Amino acid sequence: MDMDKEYYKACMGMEALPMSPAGLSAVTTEVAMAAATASEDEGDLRGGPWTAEEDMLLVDYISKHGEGRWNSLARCAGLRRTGKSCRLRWLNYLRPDVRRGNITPEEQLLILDLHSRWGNRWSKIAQRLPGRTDNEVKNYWRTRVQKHAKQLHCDVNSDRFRDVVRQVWMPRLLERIQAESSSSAGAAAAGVGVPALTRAMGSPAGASQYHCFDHASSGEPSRKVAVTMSPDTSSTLRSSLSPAETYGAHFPAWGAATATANVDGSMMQCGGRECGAIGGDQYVIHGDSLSGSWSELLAATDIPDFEFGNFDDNLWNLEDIYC
DNA sequence: AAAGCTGGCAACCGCGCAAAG
DNA sequence: TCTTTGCGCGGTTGCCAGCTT
Repeated sequence: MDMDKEYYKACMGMEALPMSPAGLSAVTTEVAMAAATASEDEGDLRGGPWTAEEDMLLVDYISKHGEGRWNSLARCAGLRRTGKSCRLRWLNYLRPDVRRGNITPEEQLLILDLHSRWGNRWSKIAQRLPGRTDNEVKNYWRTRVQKHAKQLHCDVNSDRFRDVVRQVWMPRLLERIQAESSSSAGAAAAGVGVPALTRAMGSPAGASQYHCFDHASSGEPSRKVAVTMSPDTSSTLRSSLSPAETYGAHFPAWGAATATANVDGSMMQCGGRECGAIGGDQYVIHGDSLSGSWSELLAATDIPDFEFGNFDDNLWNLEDIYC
């Protein structure tokens, strides 16, 4: 195959692509070729955890020749691994821009939101989270989200759990985002992936409406998140917002009012029990419920017949929900 | 201190799709 | 048109560190 011939030439050091991840020592072509020879002699493929040497071989090879054509890459790099294994290791771990651990509240909110619309489309969801891999998003969902569903004695895909997510978890994350940003002014300086929040003028009947435009994805239209505060929203909230502010720093705090947050630009009502409207999701916060305990918050929702279990186990405490 | 348990995460597996031969 | 190959995705497994008993 021609592609293999090209890669063989590349293996022989005839081509070098510009890319050099910092912090990794160079591995010479001679070392790679020697390893390749050894692998041919031994003839079997390795499995299990990757060693530091294998990581260096893979990174060094990709830094010189680029990624893709993983089966050929594995052979030429002298790795006793399948192409699939090399691809997975690179994409999930070695890639320079990969981010691991510390899922932020913003990312959690986005994961919950996108999963409610797309389901287990981990790769698609991960595309909206710069630096995050589908594997990490999937692991987050399985370890964190499903844990909560289990503790609530319901299926993670059930309508009831979705209601909890929309009416309790997501609003709480929004509050967290607002709290963090307000305590560190300027931390949410505009950047790629940071949605801009603008205040819509002419909102009906004294209500304040805010739209959040998510520019995180370059390939898709911006997503709009509209937040409507009813007239009895505290003046503090309204005054804290400027006409054009950033999402993290300026998402309105939730006051003693029923707030309706619409995602993806489609209007929905949760208070009116129209959750799950076509093409969108919605969550409503009743009154000042966010200032209470989780058991109180859940009790304040209109989710019927829900077994919330024992809240003394601290599962749904505030810190747990963010981690 | 040791054994057992649990959660988190890296890695593997199987399937489907698309492109090339 | 059929077969092969490469790739990507979602589901699953197994290891290991930390925690509990």
